[in-house]
Amino acid sequence: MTLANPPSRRPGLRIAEAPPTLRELALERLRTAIVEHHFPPGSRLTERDLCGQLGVSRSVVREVIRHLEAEGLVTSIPHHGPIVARLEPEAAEQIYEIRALLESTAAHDAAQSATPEQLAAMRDALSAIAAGYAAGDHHGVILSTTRFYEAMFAAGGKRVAWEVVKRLNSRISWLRAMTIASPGRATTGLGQMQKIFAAIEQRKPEAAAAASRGHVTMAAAIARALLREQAAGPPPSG
Amino acid sequence: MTLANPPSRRPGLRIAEAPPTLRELALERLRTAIVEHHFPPGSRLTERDLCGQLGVSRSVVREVIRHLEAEGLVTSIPHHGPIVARLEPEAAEQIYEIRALLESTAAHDAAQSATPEQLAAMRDALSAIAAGYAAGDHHGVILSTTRFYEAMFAAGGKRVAWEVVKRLNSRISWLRAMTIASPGRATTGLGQMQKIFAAIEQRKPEAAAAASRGHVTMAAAIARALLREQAAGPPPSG
DNA sequence: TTGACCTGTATTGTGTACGATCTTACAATG
DNA sequence: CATTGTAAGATCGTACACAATACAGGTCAA
Repeated sequence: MTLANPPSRRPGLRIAEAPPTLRELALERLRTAIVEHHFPPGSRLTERDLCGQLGVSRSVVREVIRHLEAEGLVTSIPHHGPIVARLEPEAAEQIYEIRALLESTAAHDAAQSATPEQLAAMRDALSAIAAGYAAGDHHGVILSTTRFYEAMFAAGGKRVAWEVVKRLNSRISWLRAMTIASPGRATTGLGQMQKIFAAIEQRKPEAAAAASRGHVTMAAAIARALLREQAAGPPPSG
Repeated sequence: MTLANPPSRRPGLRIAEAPPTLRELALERLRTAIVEHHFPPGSRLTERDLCGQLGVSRSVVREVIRHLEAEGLVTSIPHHGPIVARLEPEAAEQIYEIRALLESTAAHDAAQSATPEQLAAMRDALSAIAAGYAAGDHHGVILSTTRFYEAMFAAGGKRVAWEVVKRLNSRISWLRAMTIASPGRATTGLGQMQKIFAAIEQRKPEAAAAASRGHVTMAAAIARALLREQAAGPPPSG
């Protein structure tokens, strides 16, 4: 049995599933703001400023900060306050390595147990990625890519691993955005993902795992190059 | 270059490293309380009660709860408050699988690049484990086991992976405790870890990875049996 | 000019009180 | 016995107050 359908949930009966509290809204808002690089790494997150920008009180802001701190997106310096976490190249390298392990395992198992619905979800995501590249909509490409992997992990029954990968990805969101937008990525990257999907669809676990490893390895190489050139000369005008 | 020594941190230079705030103390206290099963899974964590038990105000308690929530140790139900997270057998299964992947990779790389100091640290931890088993000090065994793995991940240069494993382990802390205390574990478990260490010391990456996989696989099997028997008849008296 | 010292301001760390809203339990009613 | 209404208790969110610390800037002496 796969983990795709949550247990005992009759749709359309419950009022709202979860009346989102103010805090959850604020958390999501601030997290996407950080992930989408509205706050550059190292920038300070002054509590009172955030109160104003989010429209909530200090308590809520502080609890949200604690949550993001535990997620690794924010670092708190005592008596100085929270700042957006910086990403060390070394950490990025390791994150890609872990992703390669987890994603290839997920691809392997997805090839063994994907349902037709899950395959359809992956196919949809792939075409959305292609459309996003065609339209130059990089943000859409990122979202669809996430959807593809979410479907793949679900197909492989890897709920926990997906949580881990999601969290790790949020820490390299900026690299992912740059990688996706790098020249030639529209053809090679998409091609690799189609290769993963084809292997899963044809029930070839080993091939799926290998293709997945290849994809992450390539992304890591691009990211490495980006980090190197950033370290070499970050301010081209200054 | 390994990742063992943190970048640009000359020891003994910084004034005080970090004056621990009340919040950090409370966080650590509550986390260990949960991990050591003083609060059973599903039990409610009423804010005001915790205020009394921890000796801090509600603000601190709430922020600590948010942190633990992000760590996955606590689940918050809106308007009902936080409860200690329950561990689903399925999640436990996946956690052991991820551990097998990450630990075997760490063992592999540790065999390639461990320094004499790191080997010594692992050897120390091993003898501490043996001593703990001999003295029937299960808690000590757990701590020393953690130390062994910490040294192994450091030797393999896997800082991020270690963070991931630490966090996953905290969610199965109860299972780990039961596994370590299970009959015969003193000989088989310790023997497997010595096998891992021997392979690392002899610079045999593949053997180290295989031994590591074997160790986790066996632990997972014991945990599975524990969970099954717990699901079958948890209250033998009542 | 350099360095030490002092001071004021900004920000965080922590505690406390209050109203609103939701959940739950219990009592009243048919 | 089932249903409804009410009340207690908890959380959610806000506002305010005060202490502790960090940082910037100025003053003053060597």
